[in-house]
Amino acid sequence: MSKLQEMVAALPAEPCCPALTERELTVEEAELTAAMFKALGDPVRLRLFSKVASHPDSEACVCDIADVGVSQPTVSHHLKKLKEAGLLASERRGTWVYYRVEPAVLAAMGRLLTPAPATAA
Amino acid sequence: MSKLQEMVAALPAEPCCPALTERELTVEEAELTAAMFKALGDPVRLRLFSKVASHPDSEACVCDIADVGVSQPTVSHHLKKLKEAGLLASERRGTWVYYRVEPAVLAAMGRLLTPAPATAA
DNA sequence: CTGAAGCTTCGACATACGTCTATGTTGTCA
DNA sequence: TGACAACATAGACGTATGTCGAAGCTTCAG
Repeated sequence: MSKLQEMVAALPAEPCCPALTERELTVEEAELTAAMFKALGDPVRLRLFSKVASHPDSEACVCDIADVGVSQPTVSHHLKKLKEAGLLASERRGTWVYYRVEPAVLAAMGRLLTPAPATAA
Repeated sequence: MSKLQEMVAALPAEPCCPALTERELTVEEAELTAAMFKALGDPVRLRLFSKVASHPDSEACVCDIADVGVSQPTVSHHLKKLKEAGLLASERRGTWVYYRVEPAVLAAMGRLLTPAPATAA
């Protein structure tokens, strides 16, 4: 189990962090959250994630998404990173391995990016 | 002007990309968007961004946010990265330099992370 | 049991990244 | 003008990252 996965496991069930605009993140919050953003911070990984996320039921076989211009081992490497960041989960079904997005994590990240409320005049 | 800034400038005024769950990103969209996520993918940068974003008017002097445990040049380096990614803008006012978050960009990133609608039963 | 398909792991390599110290630049104030 | 404060840039250095080819593991068809 990765260090990040341990951190994720140690979190309360509720979403990690306040909106970035609400208050400054603690060191620990920043560490955890940055790891998630980092996982989406590579073009190939982002495309893989988008391919999974936009599939029916937000789930796809590796064979369905592997066409992103890099070798198959590289695809596998990137999917592993996304999984370690808590963004994807995987499950083997017979010959194929399916990856699925974690909707709660996606929502939590979205919440982080909530813009600040307009300042009173 | 950085390559990324050129890409940002070349975009339509409207937010860049569809939700990651809506359809798979094109290569160009992924390139641009990944650069933004990447900018937030470092703990120190994320804390700096959060410090600016949570300040009144989403704006702060470097001197207000520089205490993140790294040297002053490193802070400057990270702020530059955030600026190149289009997440922050800067302005000199006398002795001090103020950084401010771009609310539209923040909102666009948040929209990217919109969870998929529930599948019909 | 054997072979093949689907995916992961391993080891190597070039490049990118985060950090530092030293030095520049810009603005303020006496 | 000179000294100082606030930031930025330059250069160096160790580590992390993205990529590949080769080899390993699982599962299924025959």
